[in-house]
Amino acid sequence: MPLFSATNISSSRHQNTLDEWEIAIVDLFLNAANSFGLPKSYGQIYGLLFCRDESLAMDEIMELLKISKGSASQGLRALRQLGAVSSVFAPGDRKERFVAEIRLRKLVGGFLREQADPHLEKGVARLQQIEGLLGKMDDNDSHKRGILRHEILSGWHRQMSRLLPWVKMIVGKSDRLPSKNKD
Amino acid sequence: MPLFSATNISSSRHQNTLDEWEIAIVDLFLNAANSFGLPKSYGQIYGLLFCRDESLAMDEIMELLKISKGSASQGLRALRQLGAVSSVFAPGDRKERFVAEIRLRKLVGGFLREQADPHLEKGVARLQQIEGLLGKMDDNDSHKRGILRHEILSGWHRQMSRLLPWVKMIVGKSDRLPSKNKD
DNA sequence: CAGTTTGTTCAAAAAAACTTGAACCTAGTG
DNA sequence: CACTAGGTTCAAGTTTTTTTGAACAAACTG
Repeated sequence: MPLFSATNISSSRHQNTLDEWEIAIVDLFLNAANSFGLPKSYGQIYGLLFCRDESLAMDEIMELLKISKGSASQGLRALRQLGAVSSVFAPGDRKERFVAEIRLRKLVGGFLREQADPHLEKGVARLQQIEGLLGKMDDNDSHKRGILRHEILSGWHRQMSRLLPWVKMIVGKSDRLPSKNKD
Repeated sequence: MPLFSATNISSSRHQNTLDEWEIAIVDLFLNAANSFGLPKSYGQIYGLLFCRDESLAMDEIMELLKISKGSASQGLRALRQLGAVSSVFAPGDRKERFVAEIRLRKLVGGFLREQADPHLEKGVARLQQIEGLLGKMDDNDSHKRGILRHEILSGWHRQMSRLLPWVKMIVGKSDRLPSKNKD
């Protein structure tokens, strides 16, 4: 066995390269972000922070993931907005440092709050707009059809509004197997 | 009031233009498709069919929405795959005709089946891959971290697998206010 | 069969989404 | 107050996704 194996030799305090398993996890989150309709870079950033115990600063993230300043800045902002990362200020350091939120409940909650809730609100407006358009028609065949469709959509909207709280509930149950991390 | 108002005058059996409210609904579904990560044209097609009582053939859809043959063909295939539209064969007509599925339960079910389930399956593979990478490391600090992360992800995976059946259940309850349409 | 009608495929064009990096803030520092 | 480090913005470039339409297949029709 070689004296220095493939494993990282961290002479400095922080790893300056990703382990194989970390690359795999970053990639996993890259794909996940993608299928949630978020930019890939958001997934990479979250994935990296998810892997690490220690907080990372923006320049470290840029370096480790080989992404630009712009992507890092925007990605971190969006992730914080989603509640998926939070910043931590090391005392006596000007840099902002970041850590990943790993409680699934919080992640799902944030995602729903930022993505689903706004859509439901826009939905109300849409339905009102349609109601308005129907209101100014005379009562012909198309009008009847429109009224029915409006009712169906209203029903869907109500169903979806009911669903979300349940999702937040159900995901909350028995979060995190590992005992580490306080609430 | 003019003899022929803004309302459609359908001399032929089928409308050859969309009513205002129909345009609004098509646009609503266009946006919805978008935020579910589906092409806009899929949303338009579904939206149009959703508005109509009568089934439509592909060429009618192309004409009404001003989309190409390719988009219509691919969109209809995908929507059928999702269970969002089904085809209907008018006897003595060579054309395939389409209608929208309007039961929310079915729509959600199809979406989850085609989008969520595959991701969960890929997730299993991912987790195994990570397990493999960790297996061939020696037991250093990074390895411990990796093991912990793998456990967290496994927990998330389990939670998500549990959630889906509930979603299908909950959305099923009290579908469709309007009394029309049989099950 | 030759001629239609209906529908699929796929390479190329168009549109949309994401990333980059240089210019630009802003607050701390000497 | 000039200088620097940390961070944001956004126009331009790149990549990815979607749409188009012409060529192709398949299934009827006379």
